[in-house]
Formats: sequence, C-alpha cells, structure tokens
Amino acid sequence: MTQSRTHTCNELRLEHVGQKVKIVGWMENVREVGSNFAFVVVRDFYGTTQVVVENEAMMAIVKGINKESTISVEGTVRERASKNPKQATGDIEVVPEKIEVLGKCRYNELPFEINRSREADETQRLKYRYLDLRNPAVKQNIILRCNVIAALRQAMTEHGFLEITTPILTASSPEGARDYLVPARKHPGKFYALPQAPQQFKQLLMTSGFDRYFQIAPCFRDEDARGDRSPGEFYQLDMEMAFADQEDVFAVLEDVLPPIFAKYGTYNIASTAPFTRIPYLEAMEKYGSDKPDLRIDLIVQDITALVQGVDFAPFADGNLVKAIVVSDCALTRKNIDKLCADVEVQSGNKPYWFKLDENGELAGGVAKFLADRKEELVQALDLKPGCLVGVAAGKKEAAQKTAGVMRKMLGNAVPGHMDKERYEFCWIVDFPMYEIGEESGELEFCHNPFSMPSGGLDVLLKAERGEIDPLTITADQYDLVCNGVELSSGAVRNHDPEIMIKAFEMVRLGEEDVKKKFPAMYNAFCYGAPPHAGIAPGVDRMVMLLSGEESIREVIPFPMNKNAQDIMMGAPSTVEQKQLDELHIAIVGETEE
RNA sequence: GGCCGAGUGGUUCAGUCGGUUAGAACGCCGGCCUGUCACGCCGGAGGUCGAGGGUUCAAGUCCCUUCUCGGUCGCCA
Repeated sequence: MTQSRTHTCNELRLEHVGQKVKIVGWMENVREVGSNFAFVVVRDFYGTTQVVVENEAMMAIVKGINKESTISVEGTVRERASKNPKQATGDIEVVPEKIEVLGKCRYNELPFEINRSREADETQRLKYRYLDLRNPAVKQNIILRCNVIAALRQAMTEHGFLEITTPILTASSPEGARDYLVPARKHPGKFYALPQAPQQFKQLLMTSGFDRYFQIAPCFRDEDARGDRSPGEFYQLDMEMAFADQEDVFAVLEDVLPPIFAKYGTYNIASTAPFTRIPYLEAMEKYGSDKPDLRIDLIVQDITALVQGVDFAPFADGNLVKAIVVSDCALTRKNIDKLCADVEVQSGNKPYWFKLDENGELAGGVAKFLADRKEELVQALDLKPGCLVGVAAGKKEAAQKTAGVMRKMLGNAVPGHMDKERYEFCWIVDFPMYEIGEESGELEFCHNPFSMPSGGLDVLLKAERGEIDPLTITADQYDLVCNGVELSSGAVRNHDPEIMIKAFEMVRLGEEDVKKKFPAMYNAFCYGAPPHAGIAPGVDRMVMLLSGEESIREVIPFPMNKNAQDIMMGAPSTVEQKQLDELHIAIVGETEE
C-alpha cells in the first residue's frame, strides 16, 4: 500500500466497492452502536467518509485517541447496509484493516465543537482560528475568497492588465489615515511606513509607460475597525489605466465584476453594464447616502415647504424636513418605535413618523402636528391608506443622513420594498472637489487631492476669478457601490503639475506644498505624464458581499479582533530590549502590562 | 474617545420581585447497545456567576468602580 492516500474523503462511490483504499483525515466523530462496533467519521479538506469498526483491535485504536486526531485508514470499500443520501459518500463505507494515528489531539474537550464553531464566542474562535477553520462552513468563505481572487486575476489579465507588486516598506504619507510605522535600523530617528494603498506607485507606473496595471494589493491603515472594516490590513483590487478616462475604467469593471458576482455570489443575479450612474448630490438628495442600496425602492422626498409653519420645533429653525413614504406598511407601533430607536443610534438624530391609517386619517407619531396639512401631504406624497411616512428633520446633512439610514431600515423591515436576492451596482459620480472645513471654516479638499477637477485648469481659473463658486467644482472621481456597500473609490488623476498647483492654491497651498507632500509623483509628472485613471475595489468587502456575511472577519483567513490584536499569535507584543536598542527606540510613558 | 449591548461549568444559553443545594442543551467521563449518521438509553464529574468595592439578615440578581468582547458614532485623503 502506498504511503499517501489513494482517495480523498469525498471520492469514494459505489463503483469503488471491493477496492483496497487508503484515506487520511481528522477523526471527526465516533458513533458506538455496540460493543466492538462503531462508525467513525473521517474528514479531510474534501469531505467525509464513514469507516466502520467491527472488531476489538480496531476499536482499541479508535478508543485510544481523542476526536480531531488525524489518522490514516487502510481498508476495503463496502456498500452500506443503510445508505445516507445526505452524505456525498453515503453509499459506501470503508472497512479498516489498519488504522494509524498520525497526529494525536491531546485534548478530549475542545474550546468549541468544530461543526458549531460559528456559534462560539468570537474571541475563542480567533484564538483557535486553526480549529475554527476546520469547520467546513467557515472554511468555505476562505475557499470562496481564493476563487474570487483567482477569477479577478484572470479577468484582469485577460483585459491586458499586468500584475505588478509595489513596495510594502515605503514612505509615510502626510494625509489620509494613520500610518503603520516601521523604524529604520540604519537610519536612527527615521521610519518607513506600510502603504495605505499603492496609490503613488501605480501612478508612477503609468508615468513609466506601463499601460494597464493591477495588483491584489495589501493596504495598511491604523484606524479603528467596523463590521465591514478590518483593522490594520486589507486587500484591494488596485488598478490603473494610462491614456484613459472615467468611462474606460467603468467599462473594465462593468465587464469584470458582474460575471464573477453572478458566478460566486449567494445571489446569482448581478447588474449588467452600464451600471446606474448617480451624481453625488442626487444620491444624497434621493437616497440620503453616498452609498445607496438600489435594491430598495424607497425614495427620500423633501417636504420642508409643506410643513412650513407647523408648530413642531424640529420642523422649524430653517431645518430641512425629509420624508420617506412606505406603502402597505404593516409595522406595529412597537416595531416602528424600535426601528426609530435604531435609526437614532446609527444616524445620531431622532427620526419621526406618521401614517395614513386604513380610514384615511393621519395617525401616530407626529400626526397631531400635521392635522391641518393633511390634504397637502396626501396629495404631494400620493399617500394611500396603509402608508407609513418616515420623517427626518434637521440641518441639511443631518436630515439627509437620518433619512438615508431610515430608508435602509424601512426597506429591510417592510416586505415588498426590497428585492434582496441580487447584486445591484451603481457608480456615484461628480463628487465635489472642495468643501468648507468644519474646523477651519475655509475651503479644503473634499476627498483626495490627486483627482482631476472636472473641466481642468479652466474651471479652477474661473473660480479664482470669482466667476463660479469653488464649491460647485466637481472632481472626476467616482465610487463603486453595491447593495449599499462602498466597494471602492477611484478617480481620473490629476497628471498635470500646473493644474495640480492651481488646485492646491485654491486651498491656500502652493507648488512647495505639492512638492513636499508628493515629491516623487510631482517630479515624475514634470517629465511628461499620460492622463490616467484608476480605481481599487476592496477584495474583502467583495467577498463579504458574495458570501452574504455580516462581518468582514468571516472572509479573512486570520483576522484580528476589533482592537487590532491577533490573539492567536499574540500580536502586538513586547520585544526584547536588544531589538529596541538596535532600532534606537526608547519606550516612554505608560505601557500595557 | 462617546454611546449601546454582553460577560453564569469546556461551549451556547436560562435564571421571575433580592430568598432553600445556581438549571438546561451540547461536549466530556463511565456503563449498555451490531446499521448509526445531530445515533439512542442509563449514570457521573464539572461553577470564585469577568474583577474589586458597597447596600442588605440575605446579591448571579440592586448600586458604584474597573476589565474584556461585540455593535455604533468619531475616525477611515
């Protein structure tokens, strides 16, 4: 008999009956059904196979080890007396002649039961991630991740993109998220930084004449975690195209993503090209969000004018009032209150509501304040009996955001307003280039300063001359959104040093600042740069959407916890004094333990 | 950093108004069982109720402090 297995645990069928085989794997379960008679379930990566123990010698081996030990089983395939249609190998079993213990599990009690690990406390799961991953249901997300990445690579390559790796140890960038710093041993007092994204490198590649670049790129940002945001590190499908504009980028992703979503997704339906394009301001107005879930058919409407003069404080003071009409709403008062409380937690603002009851009367919530506006409201909002109206009031941003959160929750809660089983993509376009900073009260970049202002130099000059309001300037910048999840930001880059300087001058900076902040890119662009554009969809978030998981940690092989700790490996950890000395680092102030 | 929620045998949870020996399921150990497949049946072990302090005749339960985890907001060019 060969040293290695002859078959995996998902291979044996009736046609193998009578064959001598060798399988290997983890001893998942032992069902004793008599003295010296037991069924042993062996599991490997591919599946499970039943081994039937029928004599004292084999029983002794099995009873001598704990579950989850690894074993090899040599024996003969036999047709089962009672078959199990739920198991792929349920028609057969292996009668062992030799059982060898390959790796003992030293513990008879595990931190959690393997096949129920998803129910266990997350800290336990992460500490024993290697056990958690033995659970086929957990493993499946990682397999999906591998398949999706492979499919992305293949599609990008077929579209003529070259995968080029960029440095992990690089320079700290002055803007954006907090950097992870790495002390430079050979340069006391200096630091490398892990890249927040390969942004500058990919733009330099364009300047170098590489026409189409992509990379499954690790990105590092030292910011706090969220359900959909892993702390520390994550992966992007980073890409950039030379001599290209917004439409060229859109065309590639509209071609690459839908087939992958349709093939690997929980839902098999994905939007096709062209994806809906929604200007940023319109998205904020209609959906109360710059990442609208288009599976929800609800729209935010403005009723500020309709409720003017109503004796209800939140509707006054120059506040805007937004309404979301939900037809055929059977939510109970209790459910509505619960939903409103959730909206308040997520948006930070108190939402209101009223409804048109079965008798066609305004009822509930803030209805009593609106009695004398009934006709106008019914007509303007086209209210029918059974309509619930969610209301958000406040300054523009607060009202929009609250309405947006409410729209999402109502869509989820009220049947008939969300076609859930699909992937609905859209592009959010025409982002404002500048905004008035909350702290400074002056003009600042709204997003990143690499983006090309729509209209280029002319527009900036017009703003400079006071012919247009700089706040109306938009950037050739775009977000890709799917089912309410922001997958990615991208932009046509500003490749022209002259426009770059002018864009910086708008926010009271100048050539020196551009040079100082982005020296390599600025210098490179002075040697003839191609117009270029790109984007970088988040790989983890894509896999999350495809798997239907709520937590991003479910699609990462070895995730850190919310506090950016790897409990399993013990990272971060203290290091030896010698290491610190070599790096010219002294620890001052309070430290953990 | 703010707010919300959680912390009870190995695991997941229940625990009423503060009141007898803190329960269940799964897992574990022992016994029985020759067709199980979430095997079944019988028995057993296993708990400082996250930690510290307080109120009380009496605290898992009420109060204060603190730690940990999760969610959310800030943050994420």
